[in-house]
Formats: sequence, structure tokens, C-alpha cells
Amino acid sequence: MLKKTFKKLSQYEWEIPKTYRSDMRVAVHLFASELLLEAALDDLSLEQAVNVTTLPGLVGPVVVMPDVHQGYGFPIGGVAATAFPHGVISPGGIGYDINCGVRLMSSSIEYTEAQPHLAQLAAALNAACPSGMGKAGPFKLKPSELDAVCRLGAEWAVKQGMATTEDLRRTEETGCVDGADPRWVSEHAKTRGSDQLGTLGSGNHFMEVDVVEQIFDPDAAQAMGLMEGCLVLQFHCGSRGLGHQVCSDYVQEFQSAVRRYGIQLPDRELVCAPMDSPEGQHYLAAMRSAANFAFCNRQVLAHLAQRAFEQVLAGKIRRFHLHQVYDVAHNMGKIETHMIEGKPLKVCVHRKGATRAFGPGQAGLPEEYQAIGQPVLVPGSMGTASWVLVGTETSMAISYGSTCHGAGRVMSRSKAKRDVRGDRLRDELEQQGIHIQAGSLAGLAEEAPQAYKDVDDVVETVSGAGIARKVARLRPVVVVKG
DNA sequence: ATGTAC
Repeated sequence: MLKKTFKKLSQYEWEIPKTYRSDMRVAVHLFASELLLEAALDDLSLEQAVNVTTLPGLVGPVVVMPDVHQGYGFPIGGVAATAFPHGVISPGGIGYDINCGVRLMSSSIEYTEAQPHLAQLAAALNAACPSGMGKAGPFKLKPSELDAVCRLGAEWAVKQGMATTEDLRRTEETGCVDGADPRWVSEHAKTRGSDQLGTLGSGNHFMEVDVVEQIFDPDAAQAMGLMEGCLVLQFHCGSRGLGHQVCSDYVQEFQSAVRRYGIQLPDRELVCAPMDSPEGQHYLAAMRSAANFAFCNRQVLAHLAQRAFEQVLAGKIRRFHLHQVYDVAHNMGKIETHMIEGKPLKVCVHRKGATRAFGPGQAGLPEEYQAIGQPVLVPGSMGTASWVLVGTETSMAISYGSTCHGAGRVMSRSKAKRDVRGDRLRDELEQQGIHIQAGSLAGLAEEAPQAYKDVDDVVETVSGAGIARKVARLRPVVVVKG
């Protein structure tokens, strides 16, 4: 797409007007600096955003985040809100990794004190948290147990002694989205998920120990238990093969639904169905089941990681307890109420590679975050910084309570694999004092920092546009990847 | 993202 297509609204906001193409129902609103706009022009992500504007039932502009890149049908880094219940829901607007998300845990362990033990900690985390493609975890769930995970989400882990009620309170949707019904999850998806609870996966999924490097908002940092110079644990993963199969199943099933409901689409990958149709209802029930599987997966991983910390640091470090800061979803369709043209309206917010970023005072936020807004967790690319932000009143007003989710890819996986030597990259990161545990050197190369945008630029944009506020910057010291 | 093509 050409830069002249965009109308500049402010330093960090650009618009593709509705007049750009005759089938657009709404405009595209992109958050980007000049530099990030130019990066976004290099792939098909903005054409995809224009395609999304043709979906029936949109209530306002399709919003695009600065970490945008091309995805299946919808761009990764896109947000679209459709009227509930007559508007459509589209699996491609949520993504193959349903409820892919990030969890952050704080500690009072000082980096300087823990530094001699970090290599051992990296190995212990790698041993405790299975990672890699198709990797099985510590449990083989019977069908009735898997159904319970899909219905209960992270609460299932409380019953198993792997979670506390505080963990749930500090999880988006308290770790369980309503309306999940595993009867609409295929047997195939259930089979794939049955041994994957408590696993990290591959690709850009990771587990990381970071040091809190700089605090920008002391009040918010204090509410979250973040202290400069102390270690935190964060990880990024989702619903594994189960969610992937749910998305595949419904993308296929929706092909005929599109014809049945007479929906015109510029791209088959945008397949969708009205939320109040049987197809839409079944997908919602299955997608929510996969979302709960992912919440439970992150809860189990948190438990396994905590045990690894105890195993390595007990007796060496005075206090090693990890406290949940928050757990966010960045691939999800949620029914929420937003102010649309001055009136509250129930909508389905499709967030694909976009983080919910509720501002202060929103229902559903735990008491300690009511005044500061929802914690937003933005991991950078491997070996680079990550950010903790909070949602704002502006994000509620102009981005359906959403903000960015990461650095955003700029180089294809195949090109990164050609250009980057995994062994050299590992050595470079080790030289920077980052302990790496990598299941696959080819996988490591695909995630090289040069394959991603600069997360600091992305955060500068969302912060400058006002759709999130900076709380803390984190620096990695241990990275575990599949 | 993903038993990376039934």
C-alpha cells in the first residue's frame, strides 16, 4: 500500500478513509510513528485491514496497532468491533492460537544476588516446562478432565493445588471466560490438547526471566509489586494444538455459512458467521473453551516455573516467592460494552495480536488495579526489552480498550532462517549476559531480534497516542524457547 | 501459531 493512501491525523495516528475502496463500511485507524507506518507498508497487513472493514455489523473503525504484520485474513495487530448479536464473528479475527497471551510474575529476588544461579535456573525452567512443536506435558487428561479444563479455565488448577485465588483475581476474566461449551470442540481438537496442558509450544512462545530495569510510574509499579533491580518471570503461550484445531475446524465450517447467509467477502480467509446464528454460537462456545484451556495452560506453567525457582534458589536466596502481576489475552473475541457514538453498545471485540487495555475504574479489574488501569504486558523480541504498561481512558475511547501486543515481525520466518545462524545468535545473546535454553537453533534464528521491529518504538507510539501508559521496562537475563 | 500438506 502507498503512504499517500493515509491521512495523517496526528504524530501517531493515520487514517485510511472509507472512500479508499467502494466496499469499505468503515475507515481504518492506524496507530504508528512515521517509521512504523513505513514498516507496515511493506507487507499485505494494511490491505488486510481494508478487507476487514467490509465485514457486516462493524460499529466503528478497524483499529491497527504499530506492531502490525500480515496474518491469516486479518492482520496481526488488528482490532475490529462488531455489533452483538447480529454482527459477525470471524475466526481469522481471533487467530489460530486462541487466547495466546502473556503472564507476568513479580519477585523480590535481587538480580545481583541471583546472578550466580541464573544458568542453573535457565536449565531448571527448561526441564520443568516442556517446549517445542507437538511436545507433550506432564498430564494426560481423560476426556472428562479436559472438558473440565475447557469449562473452568485457570480455576481447574486451583482444584489441583496449582493456583491460588489471588492468581485468578489477577488474570483477565479471572482465568475463565463465560459461555465455554466443550461439546462444540471436536474430538480431534480434544485429542490434540489432551497431553498439552503445561506446555510452552514453539515459534515466538517463550519463558523468560527479566530484571526490572527502569520504572516510569512508581504508583502503578508498586501496585504490581515491581521493584527496580529485582527479577520477574514472564511467559508467552496459548492454547497449543487444541486452539489451533478449533480455529481450523470453524474456518472450514464457516465457508458454507458465508454462502448460507449471503455474506460478500473480498478474501475467503475472512470467513465469518452472524453471532446469533447456530454456526456463530457454536464457534463462540468452542473458542471460549480453547481460551479457557490457554488460561489453565499458563496457570499450570506458572506453577511448574515456580517449582523450578524453588528447586534452584531455596536456601540460596532469602525470598523466592513469585506473585502474579497479571495475565493478558491477545488473541480473543470478547463481548464487551463500549461507548459508540456517545452511547454504550454491546459489541464483540476481535483482538488479534492486540492486548486488552482497560482504563482505570473498569468493571472486572481487581481492586488494586482500579485506580491505575489494567496491566498490559508487551514482550519484545528475543533478547530485547519488554514493557509493562497500563490501559487508559483514551484506549477505552479510541481503540475499544486495546493496545499493542509486542514488537511485531518485519522479516518472514523463512528469510530469518536464511539470514541468521542460530548458533551465532545464541553466542551473541550469551555474551550479552542472557542465559539461553533453545530446543532448536533453527527456531532460534526465526526469532532473531532483526526479524522484529524495535519494541521501544512500538511502545513510544502507543504511549504517544495515549492508548497505554508506561510503567516499567524489563531486560531479559534468562530465555527458554522450544 | 500449528503433529508447518489428508
